[in-house]
Amino acid sequence: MIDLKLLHNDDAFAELKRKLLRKGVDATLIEELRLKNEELKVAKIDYETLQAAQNSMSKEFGIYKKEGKDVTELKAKVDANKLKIADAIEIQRLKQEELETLAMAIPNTPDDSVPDGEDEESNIEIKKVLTPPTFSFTPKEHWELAEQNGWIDFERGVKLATSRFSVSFGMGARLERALINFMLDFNRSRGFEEVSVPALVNRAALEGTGQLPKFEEDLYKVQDQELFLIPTAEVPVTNLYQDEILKESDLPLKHTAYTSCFRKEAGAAGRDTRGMIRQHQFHKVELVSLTTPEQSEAVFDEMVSCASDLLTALELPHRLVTLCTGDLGFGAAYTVDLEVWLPGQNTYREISSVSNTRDFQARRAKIRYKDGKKNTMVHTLNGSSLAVGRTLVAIMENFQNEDGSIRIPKVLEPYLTPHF
RNA sequence: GGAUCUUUGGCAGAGUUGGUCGAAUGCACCGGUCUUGAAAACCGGCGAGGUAACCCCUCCCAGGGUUCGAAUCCCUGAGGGUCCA
Repeated sequence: MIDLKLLHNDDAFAELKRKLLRKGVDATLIEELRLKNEELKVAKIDYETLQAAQNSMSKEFGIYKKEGKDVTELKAKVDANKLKIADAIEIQRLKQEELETLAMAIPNTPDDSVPDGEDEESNIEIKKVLTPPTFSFTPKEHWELAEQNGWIDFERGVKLATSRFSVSFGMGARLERALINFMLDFNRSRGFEEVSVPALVNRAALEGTGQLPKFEEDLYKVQDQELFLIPTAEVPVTNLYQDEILKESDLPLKHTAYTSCFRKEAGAAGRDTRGMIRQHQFHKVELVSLTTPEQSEAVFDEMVSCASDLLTALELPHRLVTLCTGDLGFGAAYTVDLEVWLPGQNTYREISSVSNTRDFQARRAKIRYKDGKKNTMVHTLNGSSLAVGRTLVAIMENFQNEDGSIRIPKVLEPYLTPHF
């Protein structure tokens, strides 16, 4: 959530408005937010004044009783006040709800360094790492290679669930597992502590990281309970610290987690229908950090390097791009995407996305730290270490031979050597 | 699944005839005295959120109720313990 304190001051508000407009937020919405915030403030003062009177009268009541004085007059006064309080509470509740509904639907303000733009066309390449391989033959797309090698069975995934599900067999499955282990070990060597978290979370967790209330149609929800399948490990890992006040000495907290992720891909009908680029269920190793505001830039860079170095270790050519305002996620202040080279598609495709949400999620999830005497919102950052499925795709396409066989990146060899 | 007990500040732990209780006490923590320094001892401070801040409001698992007034009584739910299945 954006900082509502910025609404109090004209200059701060103008600045906030400018930033949100860049993100494409409706101007009237921003004005309304300010208005609702004012209304809530008035309602709050109203209620608190009445409540203060009530409290002191109740105390007086106790004293009267003790002294054996007559309380009928006082009781009448208190009763009357009580009715007013009930009204005041109702008004406050309403105003609170209106404000929250508005505020929770407003995205984070983009950093000034983020380029303007509608969509990925306006993203800016930062750098390329490794040179795409050249082939003496026409490289195949991954689904062809996957089926030819018997690594992935798309039909059986559909049989078991629906479209956009697949099954990995044999070396395909082993490679996935090897990748997961390799990534977790790699991240651990960079100071990210491994955690294993639930794949189902409640509404509060999803509100904390910003998937709810706005993007419910993208989430799988279980039927008989208010629980959702996680779309990314970012949700459970960040919310580990929901409603906590951390010690400054504990920061930065750096975690890595492997989970399955589940997405309805509601807005992606017709896109990437073949292959395993866009699946309803996929494996991902995630990085999540909680930092002080001063640390967050540096930790962000660490996370980007971590993901990029991982790709380099896997000998996968890739590039880094800065997302433009239009491509930026709901909670992100700025984001760097890592795109891996796919020879079969002759293009770079997203394989990781690292974002700094600054205090946007922290404010929603109430994650603070003791900054001396004061409580300050932490900064939260998240990034895919790598999406496992897409990494497998990248390996298949980049490491393919003319006969369709696939070489294995060196770093994975120890992870594929049977120990017994 | 049934019965019963329990849920308090960073931790431990008082507070259940409802009333100056946001809450004793101990530990931890912070500041000071003492000491070459540290420890011990002693003195003082010390829950959280809202507010720029005070007064003030809110918070004793969560939600609801009774009452002028609830940590304290009632109901529901969740977590934990014990006993039965």
